[in-house]
Amino acid sequence: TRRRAIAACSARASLGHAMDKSFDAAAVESRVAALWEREGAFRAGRPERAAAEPFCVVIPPPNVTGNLHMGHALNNTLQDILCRYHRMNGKDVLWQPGTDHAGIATQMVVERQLAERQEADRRTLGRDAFLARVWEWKTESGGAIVEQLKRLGASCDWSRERFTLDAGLSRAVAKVFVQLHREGLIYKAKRLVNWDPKFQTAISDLEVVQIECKGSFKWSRADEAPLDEAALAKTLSRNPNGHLYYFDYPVVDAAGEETGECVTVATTRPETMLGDSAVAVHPDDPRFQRLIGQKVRLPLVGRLIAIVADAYSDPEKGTGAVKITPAHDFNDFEVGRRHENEGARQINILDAEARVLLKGNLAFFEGIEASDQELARLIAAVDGVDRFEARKRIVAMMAANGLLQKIEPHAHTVPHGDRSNAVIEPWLTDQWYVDAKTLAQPALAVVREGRTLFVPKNWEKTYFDWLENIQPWCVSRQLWWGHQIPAWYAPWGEVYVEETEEAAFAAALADGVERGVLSADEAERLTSDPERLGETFTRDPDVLDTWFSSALWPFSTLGWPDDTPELKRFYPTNVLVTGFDIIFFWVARMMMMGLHFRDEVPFRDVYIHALVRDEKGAKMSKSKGNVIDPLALIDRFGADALRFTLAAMAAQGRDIKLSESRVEGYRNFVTKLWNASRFAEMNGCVRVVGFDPLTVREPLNRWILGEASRAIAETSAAIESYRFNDAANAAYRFVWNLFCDWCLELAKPVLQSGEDGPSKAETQATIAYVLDSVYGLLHPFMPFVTEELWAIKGEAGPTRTGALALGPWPKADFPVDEAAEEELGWVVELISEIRSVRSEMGVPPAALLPLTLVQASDSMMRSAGRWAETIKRLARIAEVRFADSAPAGSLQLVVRSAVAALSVAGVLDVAAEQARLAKEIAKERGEVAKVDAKLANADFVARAPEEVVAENHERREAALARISKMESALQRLNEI
RNA sequence: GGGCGCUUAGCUCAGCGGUAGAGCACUACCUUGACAUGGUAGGGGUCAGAGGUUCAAUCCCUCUAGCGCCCACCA
Repeated sequence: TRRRAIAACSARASLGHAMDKSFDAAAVESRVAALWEREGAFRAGRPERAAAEPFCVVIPPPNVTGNLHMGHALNNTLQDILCRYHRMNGKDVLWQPGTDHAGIATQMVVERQLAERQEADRRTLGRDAFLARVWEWKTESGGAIVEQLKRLGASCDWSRERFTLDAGLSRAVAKVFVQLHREGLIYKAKRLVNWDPKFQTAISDLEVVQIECKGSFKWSRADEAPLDEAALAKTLSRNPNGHLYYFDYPVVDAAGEETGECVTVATTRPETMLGDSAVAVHPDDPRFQRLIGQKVRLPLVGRLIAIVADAYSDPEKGTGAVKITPAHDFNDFEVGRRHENEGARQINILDAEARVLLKGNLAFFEGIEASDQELARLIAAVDGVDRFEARKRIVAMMAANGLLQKIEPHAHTVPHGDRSNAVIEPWLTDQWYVDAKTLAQPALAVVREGRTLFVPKNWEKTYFDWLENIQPWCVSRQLWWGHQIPAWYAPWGEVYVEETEEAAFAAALADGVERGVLSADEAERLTSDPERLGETFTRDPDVLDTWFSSALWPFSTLGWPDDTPELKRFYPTNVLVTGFDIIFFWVARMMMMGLHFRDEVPFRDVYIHALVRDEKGAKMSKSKGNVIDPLALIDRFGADALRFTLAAMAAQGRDIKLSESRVEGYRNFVTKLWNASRFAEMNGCVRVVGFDPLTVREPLNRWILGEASRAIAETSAAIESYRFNDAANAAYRFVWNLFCDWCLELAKPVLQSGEDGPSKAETQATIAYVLDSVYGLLHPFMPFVTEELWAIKGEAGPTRTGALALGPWPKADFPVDEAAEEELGWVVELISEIRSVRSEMGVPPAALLPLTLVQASDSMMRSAGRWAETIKRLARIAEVRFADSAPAGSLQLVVRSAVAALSVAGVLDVAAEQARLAKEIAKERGEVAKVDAKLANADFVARAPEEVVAENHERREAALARISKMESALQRLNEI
């Protein structure tokens, strides 16, 4: 297609019109993408860059089955700007792409699919069949996100794409797990975990979100009105959380007889009372001093439990006496441990599906003194029922026994699974943990030492706070989609953690023989019988937290554990670009793993960008329905426009509230660039072999080359310090407000009506040269349109090889020419002033007025001579004259302390002109007064820097000069 | 409860010690040979409020008010 396009272009070129009249983003995007692919432009390790400095970024891997959302668009645009910039600067760039298997998220999608299609669920299917289905789904939808990233223009080395469940990465995961286990940094333990009853898996602290709950039901025994169970049930079914229930626990004496006194406890989770094994009061709380050491009878269950003294109990909260349920509450777990010998045991009341379990759990009934009848009622009410249903029934039974004191609405936060949105149950289980505290120490140190820098810096604090208080990381998940934990259990209770099954079996057999639980013969027989081996030693069914493999990403994608050339060349990577929401999930863990396994930071810089929010500032999410689809914006405005918008809005430290009008505005910028290029083409601005900007003579050309250099330097500096918005704006301002608005306009007389000759040729060559610089300058932000223009312009003039994506980055080496700046500054100001006053005085655009420069200096006369044509055209002037005084009845302007008089055809509106001058004079006087006030201040003159004082003097003089010129103009006006 | 951040033009946002800026929107004019997805000119801000530091504060400090986010918290 491109060859055809070129052929078409060439054909049109001979007619004088190579470029299409308008820019067709969709067509250009696919054409340019194909060009990059054909050239292998993004491949790392191109032979000609073998000696070049490496530059590496690893992509935050999107979910393999995901779709591009605005966060991805921002994240990858910023990475791409960095990669393209460095690639254009000649570096050997590796932007390492890949995708994440996203354990819970992906498994959830497939399970939901099965349910929607009314197919057998995962348990019915079985592990292998289910996993086959997930892989099927991965194959089906897995390419989408990559294609979407390509549409955005992401210049990843796609030939090196990785997936977290690839063989190579899986090998890395296994090796890391085994090594950490050998080092004692991974271990298995039975403790409370956050259990997600919906997905029926443990999750880590980070995957728990706190959600505010507040109920509305209110009842008190003191009111003497019976509890309205129907109303309670109705409230609870709508919002099961958000109430505080006050229960009376009867105190018993040493003989087990009720004393008639009660201890009242308050709880938000009544059903957990079945597992209570103590009541705690504060050791210093005078209200409960005499009760410490005594016992209460746990209602309904009948068990006697101790009143213990523990500082955990807060006299301010609830009743000051708190029920202790060690198996179902993180705080109670600790209290229970401290009072184990007082009977505060862990009594599990829930099964994995969060149903209350009674039968078979004898712990409930130890020391029972309740009547059989009462027990039977309890069992009938709550045995095997859902926790929230059990809650209602227990409350009802307590009320029936007269032990419910009151129910109050109570606002509090309740932990929910971030994916499932189910209320989390703390549950006592065996899980695998990473000793994060140990791994965190080097990760803290390197940031403190500045070996890795956060940008903006304030995120360091967040990072430090979390790592300093880090808890063991629960890495096992009761899921199937993921890296299965490389641990095998032997019948004799030992666990063997090895990288492969073969190694595990060998280790187990050898150990079994050594332990004497296996005879050498038996071991021999097992070795030769794979089937029996597999039955003898069973593998841990759990998989690892998705973030476990993500933590290895910066080195696993480079080939680790093999010692590959890429690993040597590109690790540590230069910069990680990511959102603050995954500093804990990902950044911190990559630091821990990178340092532990490579003994070097995974990245030098961490650039933390904002979140893209909707117009109200809310996080975009599918459930809220407030997502803006980046692909839809690309379809409407083009990828370049979207990218430029995101870059221009990516100021550090603030979230982006994306507005569509902004994208539209930058789409217009793309159009502007396109049309400027067409203008150049129509006016013979063709690249010239061996053009050397340093030899240019024309002031206009010297001026624009100087401005271009300035803009390039500014943009480069901004990109290198991650100020993407400054970079985008500097480029934007130069291209539109200087190059298009002034340079091209000022060049028109020369190009369109000027005689052929060296000065016209120089201007044409300069414009072509500056345009090439502009394409380069904008390329990191707008790669498609610039690559296309680069190619089109390459068709004319000397042959140019290679894609713009490979450089060069434009040079910023043209020295600023002050004389040229002065001259052009005067021209621009003169034209602007004339336009302004014409508009203000209502002079019709069609009227061409004579302009008189009053008492012009020699240099001004020379400038005016050079620019007469331009001034006539742009300021609608009939003729430029020189005189010693302003003609009668003219509008007088003060431009750079010289008077320019505009002879108004017909009658000058004297009153309007008087008013205008008076207003200008007043404005200048205000300025003078302000400056005078400053200069009159001795402290200011004494303490302000010299240049500031001097500047104020200059400002004062200039204003006074303008005032005197305008006053004499006013004077003349009055004489008419 | 601990922490971070925000409050600047009608809207969305830059700026952050020394004459207030952009995009969009708005007003008037311009179908001029690159571009109406455009051009020219213009209106619109006591930079949340109150103190303080400074020769000088939108910018630094303190407090107040409002908004947002993160972490902790199931009596």
